[in-house]
Amino acid sequence: MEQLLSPKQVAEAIGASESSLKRWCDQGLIQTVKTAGGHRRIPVQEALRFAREQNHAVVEPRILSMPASEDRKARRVEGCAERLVEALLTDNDAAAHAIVFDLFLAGQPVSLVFDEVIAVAFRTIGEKWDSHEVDVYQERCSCQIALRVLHELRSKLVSPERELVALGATIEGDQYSLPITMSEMVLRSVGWDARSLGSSIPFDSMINAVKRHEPGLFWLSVSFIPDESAFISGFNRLFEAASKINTAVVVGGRALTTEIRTRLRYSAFCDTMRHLEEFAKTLRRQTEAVPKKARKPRKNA
Amino acid sequence: MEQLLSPKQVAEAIGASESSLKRWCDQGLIQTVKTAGGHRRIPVQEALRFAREQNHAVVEPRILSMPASEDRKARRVEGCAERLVEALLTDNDAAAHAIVFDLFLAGQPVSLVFDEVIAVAFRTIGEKWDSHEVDVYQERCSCQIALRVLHELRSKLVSPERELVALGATIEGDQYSLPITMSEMVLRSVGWDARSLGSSIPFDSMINAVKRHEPGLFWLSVSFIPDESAFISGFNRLFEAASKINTAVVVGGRALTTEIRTRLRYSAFCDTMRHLEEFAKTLRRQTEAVPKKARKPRKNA
DNA sequence: GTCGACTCGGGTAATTCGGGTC
DNA sequence: AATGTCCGAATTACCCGAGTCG
Repeated sequence: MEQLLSPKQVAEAIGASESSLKRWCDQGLIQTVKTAGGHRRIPVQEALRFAREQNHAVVEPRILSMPASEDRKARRVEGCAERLVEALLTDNDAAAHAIVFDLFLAGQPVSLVFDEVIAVAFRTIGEKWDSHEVDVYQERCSCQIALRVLHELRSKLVSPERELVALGATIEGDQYSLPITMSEMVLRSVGWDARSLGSSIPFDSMINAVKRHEPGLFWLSVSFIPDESAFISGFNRLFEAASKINTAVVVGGRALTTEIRTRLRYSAFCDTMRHLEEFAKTLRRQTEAVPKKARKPRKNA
Repeated sequence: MEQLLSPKQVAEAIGASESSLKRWCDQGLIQTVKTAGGHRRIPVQEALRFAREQNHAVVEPRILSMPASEDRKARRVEGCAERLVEALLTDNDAAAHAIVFDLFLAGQPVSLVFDEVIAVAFRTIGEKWDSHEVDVYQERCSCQIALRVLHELRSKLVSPERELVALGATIEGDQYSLPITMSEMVLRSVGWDARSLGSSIPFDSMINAVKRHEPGLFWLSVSFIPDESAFISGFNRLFEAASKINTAVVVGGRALTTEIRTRLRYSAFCDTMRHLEEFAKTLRRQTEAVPKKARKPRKNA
């Protein structure tokens, strides 16, 4: 099945303006098919030929990695997870970038992209790992690529300048930095000045950070628990300290079973990035409604 | 995402006249692609490379989408480490970016920036950690910021398209991703298509990766050794496997004491990024001089 | 059949080309 | 030898009302 692209798509792909592309089509430099109504349609292969011949650069991998069902409004998340898995496992940096950025530029909320695409992709990779379809290094490598994509995305997001500070971390022994980074960006996308402290942080250090920065929100992403009882006691200590300065504590992560949760005290539990987003939004509204003084009763230094 | 710039934009960016730029392009000093109509287009990364190489005047504007500091006084590495420590510990993302990018734009080799600024900064932070001047979370947070800076920098380097593949990793239990990422970039800066597999990779998985990708170079960054004897035997197995397909194995890292090194077999040991750079350069020259067939005698499926 | 997003065509302003000169 | 400026011709980018797509 021959894949057809609109002039706009091709223009974007090779970094030229739409009118230039139309001109080139009319000049015969690019072969086009026409619709009944006279709109130009360009076969992918033709676009690639032209790009190679003339430009020999640019080609945003969008074209290559954008298979069927590519309508304008089809910048939907459907199918993206599978394509992302493919890109990650073949070490295709550019394609992975393109998939995520297309969704983002199409206006999809980051929480949705994370939940439905990135998380799903890594769940798939995890399964393939379990069944020995992929090697450890492929999983690690995928994480690296994803992290780079996230960082790139982060640099494109406007950094919130407010004083709505949120801090986040991962417990000691938990090295998964992807979830925490995604959380950070979700929070930033809804106006929090979220900064992740990093992974593998001891509870005592988290408590120090909370005391020093007095954030409005502290989130903990728990992908792995080395010692359950130590986790529970440590966490509750953290919650205790946070409560004293009105810091909301949010937890999430696949390691948090219902059983463990019953033994924790927290402000909110988030299964998904969307949950986190919603909670952060409401908390923010609420916080802003309260005058500043009342919010930070224990301001020191 | 390879962005294209017009000669005018580049001229403005590096403070030269438009005609000079065109001449340099025609002279081959700057790689260009051409539009169908014969207009020159310059990839940002190429513009950056040229500006750096020629140390061509002060790169005034941020047309090249570079994070720029207001007063770019820092073109030398002296004193930058201290300023970076300050920026990292105060969670000042922008300042950290600026320090590194100023040096980069001033044409300092990445290996130098890493050795003299980033490595020094983290050594300082490590000392402050030991003496309880800084908390764990501050160290972790600094790592995160630095990693973001490195990723940003990485996206500005021309991506080598050659088939000079290099792979790198960190051993199981070693979570320090900063050194491995710096190594990756040093290698990329001298023309290797270096890809780090990630941190905490078991030796068996590294061996699989080496067999599958048959890189010309494999580097191992060792910041922490959980089990010495396991490390030594694992490493030597890796070296064995790599030798069979003529893959050079390079090691480095602060955990490698002289004592341990005497029990390892490797192609090179690198104390600093500069060492790595030098070795990679010579290996590359040597590799390129040998015809391809002779280089990969055991090519399979 | 409605509707929003996209594309058409064509006109216009802004760049860029190559070359010659200072 | 290298740089910066000027020029007419060509190319590209932006804009807009009407028509098309999905």
